Amino acid sequence: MSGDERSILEGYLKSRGLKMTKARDTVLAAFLGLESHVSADAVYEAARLIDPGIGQATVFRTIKLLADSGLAREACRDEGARRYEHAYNHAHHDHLRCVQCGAVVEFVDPDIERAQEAVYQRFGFKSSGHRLELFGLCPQCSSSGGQP
Amino acid sequence: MSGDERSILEGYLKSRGLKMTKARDTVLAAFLGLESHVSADAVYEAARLIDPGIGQATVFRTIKLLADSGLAREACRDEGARRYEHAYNHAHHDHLRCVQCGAVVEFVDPDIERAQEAVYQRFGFKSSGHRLELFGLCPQCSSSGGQP
DNA sequence: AATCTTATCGATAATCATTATCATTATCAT
DNA sequence: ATGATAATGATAATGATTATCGATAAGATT
Ligand SMILES: [Mn+2]
Ligand SMILES: [Mn+2]
Ligand SMILES: [Zn+2]
Ligand SMILES: [Zn+2]
Repeated sequence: MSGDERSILEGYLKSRGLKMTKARDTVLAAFLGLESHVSADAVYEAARLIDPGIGQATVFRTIKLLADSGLAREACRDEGARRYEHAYNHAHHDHLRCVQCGAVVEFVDPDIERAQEAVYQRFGFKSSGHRLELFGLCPQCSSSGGQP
Repeated sequence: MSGDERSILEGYLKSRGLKMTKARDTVLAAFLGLESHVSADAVYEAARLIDPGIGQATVFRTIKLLADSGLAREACRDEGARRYEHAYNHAHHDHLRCVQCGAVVEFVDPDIERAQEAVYQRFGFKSSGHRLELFGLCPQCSSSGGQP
């Protein structure tokens, strides 16, 4: 559970004739050291703590490699910057977000997944993934009225 | 079913001390004349056919008003520009998109909606909307192999 | 270990959709 | 009609991401 991700990245790179580099190692470590849903900029900041000379473009490029290799995935598609989350040993799930305080709950609902499959069949589509975000007010925010 | 949308916009504007203008009328007409999921740029092009002198910024601003007044809503949140769809007399629905040809099917699934409500209750959230997009291959694209 | 090919780096310019700015003009309650 | 104020259109600015490019490092081959 330590160097697994690193070997996955190495294997992915090798299979494409790409190279494992110091910078990519830095970005990987930075990403793995962060939790939940992180922006490229957050990864950039974490990477600079490891190697202050790393370039922002390299972070963007490497995050894309992480996503392609299956180590990262896009968590949501909202305003502003894209956010990524760990994909290795982190199974598919959907998100429930509080529109007031931004709290995010990750969940998997078998009924929803099953009903989605039924929709695919109804229209003869072959499934290749989905994105579901539920918006609402978390318990704290709904008890404390509307605006804080 | 003709001037309804116009009265809705007028009422919304009046309630906020805003003014009904020629430009806003133009953007509304342009938007209503388009179907399905349109970008601000598509509305801009349609609006220029009505009034060639209209400004792009005005189109962006007015589309936001249409959304706030309930006449338009964001249809999806993918790459590139935002896309809007009619919201008046166009009830909530989700989208099933072919990742190959871009075809979009609009659907409503009671089982999914019901299961979503259950998720809200499970976590004590108060619902305020959701966004669901299913991705896959449409019947045509999956029968004609992978890449066209 | 030296060499050689090629991918990668970091800095910086470029994109692209959307917003902000601002001087001029239009709207509308009076 | 008048005046207070919102709206317009041109244009600059923003912010996230991508493209460009000369210099450098990776790693296979000798
Ligand atoms: Mn998540
Ligand atoms: Mn739709
Ligand atoms: Zn909350
Ligand atoms: Zn298709």
